[in-house]
Amino acid sequence: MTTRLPEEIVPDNDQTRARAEHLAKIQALVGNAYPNKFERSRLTGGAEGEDTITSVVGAYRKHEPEVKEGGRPTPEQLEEANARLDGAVVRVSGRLATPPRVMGKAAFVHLSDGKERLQIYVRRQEAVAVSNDSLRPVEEEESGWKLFQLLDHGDFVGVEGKLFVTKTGEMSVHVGTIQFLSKALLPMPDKLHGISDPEIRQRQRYADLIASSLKVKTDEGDDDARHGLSTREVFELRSKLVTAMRRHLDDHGYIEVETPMLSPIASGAAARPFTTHHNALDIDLYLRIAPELYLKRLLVGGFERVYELNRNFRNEGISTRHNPEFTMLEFYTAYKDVNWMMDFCEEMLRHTIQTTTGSTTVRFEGQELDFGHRLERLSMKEAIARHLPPLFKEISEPFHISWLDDDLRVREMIALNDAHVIEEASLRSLMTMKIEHGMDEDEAVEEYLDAGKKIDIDKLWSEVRSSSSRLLGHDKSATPLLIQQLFEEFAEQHLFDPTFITDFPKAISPLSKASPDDPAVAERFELYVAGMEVANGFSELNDPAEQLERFEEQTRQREGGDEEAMQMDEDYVKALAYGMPPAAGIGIGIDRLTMLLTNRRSIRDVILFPHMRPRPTSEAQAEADEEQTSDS
RNA sequence: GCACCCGUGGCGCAAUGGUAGCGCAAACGGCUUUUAACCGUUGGGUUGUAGGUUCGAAUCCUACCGGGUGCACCA
Repeated sequence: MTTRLPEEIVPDNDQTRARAEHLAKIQALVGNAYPNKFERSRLTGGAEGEDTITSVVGAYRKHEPEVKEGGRPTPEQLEEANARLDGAVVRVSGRLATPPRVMGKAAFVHLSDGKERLQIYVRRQEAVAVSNDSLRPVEEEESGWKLFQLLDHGDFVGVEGKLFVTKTGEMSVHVGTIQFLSKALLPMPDKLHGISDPEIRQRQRYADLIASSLKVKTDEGDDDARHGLSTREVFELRSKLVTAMRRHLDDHGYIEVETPMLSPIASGAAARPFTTHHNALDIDLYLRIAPELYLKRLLVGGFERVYELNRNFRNEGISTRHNPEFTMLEFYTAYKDVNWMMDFCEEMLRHTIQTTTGSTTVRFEGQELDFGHRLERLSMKEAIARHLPPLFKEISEPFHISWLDDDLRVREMIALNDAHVIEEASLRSLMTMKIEHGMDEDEAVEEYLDAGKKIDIDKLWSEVRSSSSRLLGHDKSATPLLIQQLFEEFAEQHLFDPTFITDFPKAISPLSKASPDDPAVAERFELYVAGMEVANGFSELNDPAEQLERFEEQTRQREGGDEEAMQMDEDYVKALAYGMPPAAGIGIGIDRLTMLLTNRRSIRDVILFPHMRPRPTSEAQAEADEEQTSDS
C-alpha cells in the first residue's frame, strides 16, 4: 500500500480517494505501478525510431476513409481502409486523454502523447494485462479488462495491438496487451473548458499544458479559438522561433557564446539589478541586466560576429510586458553600422517569422502585423510630431517639428501636458466626490465629460508660457530626457505597425556612437511593434576616451539620484583601449516577439513559469490566521 | 507602490439580503464499434481567511491572503 500524500499536495476528496483506491487495486493486479520503462514498436520512426502516438497518427491516419461531417463510412470503405492498414501491430504509450468510455463488454479511450491522440479499443475477453513485475501476462481471467476498469482519466498506459478502422471511420488500436505505466492521483482538468483560472495556469503550468493537450475540441469560441494557439502550441512556437534565430545567425557566420550572469558590476543597460552574495569570496554580486559589455569585449578579443541568447534579470515592476527574468538575443557585428543592423534585423525577422509561422504577416489582437515589406523608419522627433495629441494642435500657434529642437519649447510641451493631466485628474476626483455624495453616476460622468471639453487649452498654455522664466532656469542637459518622455507619452503606444524609431538623443544612449551628421544624436534605433519595444540596436561606441566620459556622465546622474543610470565599468573601457573594431549591435526581446507571434497580450502567457508571489506554506498561513485572531 | 475587478463542490459556472444550484468529473448499475458516448441511481459545500452590520449574509461593511487588469517603473 502506498503512503497517502499530504493534504497540501493531494487534497482528500471523492476524486482523489477513488484514484488512490484504484492505484491500490492496480498494484494488487500488476505489481509495481511505476515501472521503469516501456519499449515501443518501430514502424513509423518517431523519437529515436520508436513509435509515438504522433508518428503513428502521422503515418497511418491517411488510411482513414473520407467521410462527410457526421456521416459514417460505407462497409466497402471500411474494408478498404482496414486492408490498407494491413493489420499493422503497434506498441504505443500515452496518457488517457479522456475518461474511459465503457460499454458493457467493450470500451474506448484515447491516448495522448501531448500532441496527438490515438484511440484504443479494449474488448473484455481479449485484452490481457501485463504484470510489471514479471513482464508476463497476468494469470487471471479477463486481466486486461480488470485493469481497464481501474484506469482513470490521466493515467499512463502502454498498449500493443492491431491498427484498424472503427465503424465511424476512426483509426484505433485493437488492444491485445495493456501495461500500466503511471497513475494520475489528481483529477484532470475539465475536458471541455480546460483551466481558466490564470493563477493555476501560470503557477501549475504542467496542469495548463495537460489541459491544453487533453481538451476536447468544440465548435464554441473558447479561449484557444480566440488566440488561435493552445498553450502547448505557444511554447512549441517559441522553441521554433529560438531555433530559427540561432540557425539564421549560425548561417551568417556568428558564433554563440555564454558570458557571466553573475557579475560584480551590473552594467550595459539602464535598470536596477538583483543582488546576491558569494560566500567563499565574501563579495556581493549582481545578476546581469544585459550581456552587452561582455559581448563587446569579445569583439575586442577578435570574434567578429558573436551572439548570446539567454536570460537577463532586472529588479523592476512586473506587468503584462515585464517579467523579472526575460530572454534576450544580443548580437554584435564588426565593421557594420546601425543602418546595416536595421536591414539585417528586418531580414532576420522576416525570415524567422516565415520559418516559424509559415507567413510574414502575423495576426495580433485582431489586427495584421506585416513583416513582409521594408519596415517604416521614423526619427524619434518625427514620431512625436506625428502622434501629438489634439491638445497641442488646438493651441493658437501651429505646432512645428522644429519646436523639438528648442529647449524652452520642449519644456513648455511637457508643462502643458502636465497641466492638462492635473486638470483632468481634478475633474475626475470632483466626479468621484459627487457620486459619493449621492449624485447619479451617469449624470456625474456626463458632467465630467462636458467639463473636459471645456478645459481652456489656451488658458493653460498662457499659464505655462508665463512660467517660462522658471522653465528656462532648468538644466539644459535634461532636454534629451524630456524628448524621450514626450515620445513615450505620445508616440509609443500608437506604433502598432513594426517601426524603427531612429535618432535617439545621445545623452540617453551612453554606449552608442554619435551620428556623423549631428553630435547630439546617437546612431541608435529601437523597433516598436504593437506599442511594445521589441529591439534596440546601435553603432557601438568604440572610442575609450569618449566611453569613459559617457560613463562619468552616468555616474554623475547616479549620484544625482538616478538609480538606473549606467554603472561605470573600468575594465570595459580598458578593453576598448586595446582597440575594438567599428561594430553594430542589437538586443531583441524574445518574450515580446513570442507574444506578437502567438497573439498573447501578457508576457506571462509566453513564459513557462512566470514569477509569482510564492504561495504561503500551510504553517505560515495558519500562523497568519492565528495572528489575526489574537489581534482582534 | 496606487486604483479598479475577481475568489462558490475536483474543474467550469449560477444564485444581488430570505431553503446554495447546474454542467462536467466521481461512485454504483446497464449497454461488445463509442467519441463532448448514452440511460438510471448516489455521494460531494463552514461560499479565500478573520471580524462586523442584520431577525437573516455567497450577496452589504472592514482588515488580511491570493490572483487579474490598468497606472507608475521598465525592455
